[in-house]
Amino acid sequence: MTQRRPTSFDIAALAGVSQPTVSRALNGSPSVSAETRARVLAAAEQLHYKVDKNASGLRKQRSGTLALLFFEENSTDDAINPFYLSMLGHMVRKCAARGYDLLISFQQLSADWHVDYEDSRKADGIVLLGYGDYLEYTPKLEQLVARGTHFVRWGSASEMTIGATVGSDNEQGGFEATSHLLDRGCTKIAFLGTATPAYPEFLERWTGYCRALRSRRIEPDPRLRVDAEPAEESGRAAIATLARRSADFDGLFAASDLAAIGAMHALQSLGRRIPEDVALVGFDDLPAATLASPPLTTVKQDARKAGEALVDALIEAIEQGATRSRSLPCKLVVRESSAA
Amino acid sequence: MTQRRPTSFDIAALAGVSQPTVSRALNGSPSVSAETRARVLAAAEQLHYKVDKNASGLRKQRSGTLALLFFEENSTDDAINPFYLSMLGHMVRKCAARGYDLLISFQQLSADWHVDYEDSRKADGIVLLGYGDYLEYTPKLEQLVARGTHFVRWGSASEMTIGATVGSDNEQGGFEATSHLLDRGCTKIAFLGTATPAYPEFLERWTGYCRALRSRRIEPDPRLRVDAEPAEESGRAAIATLARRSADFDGLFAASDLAAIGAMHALQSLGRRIPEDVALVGFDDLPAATLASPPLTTVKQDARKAGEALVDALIEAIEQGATRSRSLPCKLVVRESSAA
DNA sequence: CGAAACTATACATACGTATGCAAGCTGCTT
DNA sequence: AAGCAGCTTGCATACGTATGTATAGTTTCG
Repeated sequence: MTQRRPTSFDIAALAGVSQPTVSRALNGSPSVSAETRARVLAAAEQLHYKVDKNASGLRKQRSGTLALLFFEENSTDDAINPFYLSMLGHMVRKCAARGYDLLISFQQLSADWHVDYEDSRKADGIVLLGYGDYLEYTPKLEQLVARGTHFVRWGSASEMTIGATVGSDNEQGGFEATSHLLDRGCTKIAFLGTATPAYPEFLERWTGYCRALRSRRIEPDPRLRVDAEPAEESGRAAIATLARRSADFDGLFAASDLAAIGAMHALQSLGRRIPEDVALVGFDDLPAATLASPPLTTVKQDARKAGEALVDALIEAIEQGATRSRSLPCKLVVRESSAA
Repeated sequence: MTQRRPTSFDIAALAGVSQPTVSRALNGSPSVSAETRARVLAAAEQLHYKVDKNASGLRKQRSGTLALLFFEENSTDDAINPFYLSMLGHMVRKCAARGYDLLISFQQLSADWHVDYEDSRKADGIVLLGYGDYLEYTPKLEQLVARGTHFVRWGSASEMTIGATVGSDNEQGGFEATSHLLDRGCTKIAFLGTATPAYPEFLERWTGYCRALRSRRIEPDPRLRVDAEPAEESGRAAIATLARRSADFDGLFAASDLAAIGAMHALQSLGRRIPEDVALVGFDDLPAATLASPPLTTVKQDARKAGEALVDALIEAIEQGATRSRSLPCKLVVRESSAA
């Protein structure tokens, strides 16, 4: 029935050459004549031959595989960051295009992942996608460096200096969102974000917000800044806080779409029209942003470029021994919540 | 700097035994004395030894890896089915718990994936997550069977008889959603779905809808059934169609949350209140369902059980040589869009 | 007390590939 | 005509593990 898998010896016999020649032919060695190569390829095709990945990896001392590690602060089963998930598809495609496989794993903070992937030759390098405060991982990252493991991290380059980083230019995103509201005529723009180290990107978005205001000679008003987690209720609560402060505003930039949507709901139940009374901009471009009513203007991180850059950076680290950090531009997506 | 990785020979030398004894000790062979095993484990620990996956796989002729294959009908870069994505996390955890790694890949329909994974010993088996009409894949599935490749498919068991299948009980989900609306007092319930083979689940949900109505002695009214793709605009369009038909309804069950949300928006702009005038139930429990205003009642497929069942079924196929199909219950999640 | 039965370990080997090195062949130079 | 360079191929081997078989040491029983 299911006969034995063909090996390079079978191909060699069929093509009338030796096994090493088969290997060379398949790997494009220049020392194989075109005619021989053609014969080998034909034989391989005929027998449905595929190189055994284990044997090849053993001999070459590499796995041809990258590992993707999601970190989980708590073991919340649901809700992986949707942006990470949309990167996933692009990472997979990029890996395939560059001849690597992609292994995927989740890790608790406590687990000893740093002694696992490259040590067992499961993977030649690691892409780290973490939640919250990367600083907590510092000791483990240092161990990775010490063991010579190749890795690349998603996040802010400024945040940490260990290893290479790929991240969005959050400051620029915040700048553009705020500038857009200013262009639209808003003068009193509230900011919903948080200052905790759990969301370091939020701080950068705030910085961009401030720069945009100051470039128009407006000084940021502390009464218009409210802390808000990326959650719908948090956005609602922030509007309540602003109301309690009797703060007046005609525009609102939230550092997350979830908070923006919560704010939208809260404002609407207070009878304020969007965008006529308050123009709204979020951040992330979640699927829910399009589905909001009115659809939410937001800042989109480029998931395609992000995923591809992570993979490229990691492969560069593996094959060249070193790589550099990369920062990616964000893009403003204008929808009705801020229509003129 | 980065010295050579330790091998089982290094452990053997340190523990004062031979290499085969190390292998046996680590694999729990009963023919190793407890004292020797302890010495070996200590040595392995001390040198941070990890079994080389390539060498082990080569010797054992298995990879200890499962492959997850997403199918793409077109090469739409974005928007992987969010339900699949939430299964992903659970599959990863289940794999880890059962000692397997998970490889991930996307495939175009045209690609020769069926000669890839198990052939190159990248993976011992394949989980197939497809879009649309599985029937298109039939020839390839037959090839998989012919080559003795282990695989499990997500979808409806009734839909096809090749290979083992894991899927939600869509009929039961449709039944519960409709029964809920009936319990609430609705008597004229519209159905938004589609009859194309591209969404075979929709047909099963429709069947459940009909069964629920008939169990209350109500005959389904064809004028209340509208085709709708899982998309916001499609839901809006469906409401327009119902209006054109002057069809009267006090409840609506959409076979997808996206259509339900579109319907909600369309109804609201017609001035119909939800749930007072029309009670709404969707299907999928997307994140956007919670964020809708009012939050959407929906039928949730159990992503955890789904992911775990797929992995369990596949490992069973690999280790036992055969497996069975499984059907998983859906769960109604009641929110305000259908509140009494 | 000697042989059998068992336990615990070592020896030898195979998995399939990739690569350094040697060797054969062709054709050209002196 | 002999030697040499260049091109192509074969030979030998190593990667690190797991397992069948043999052996040394220990116990048991007639």
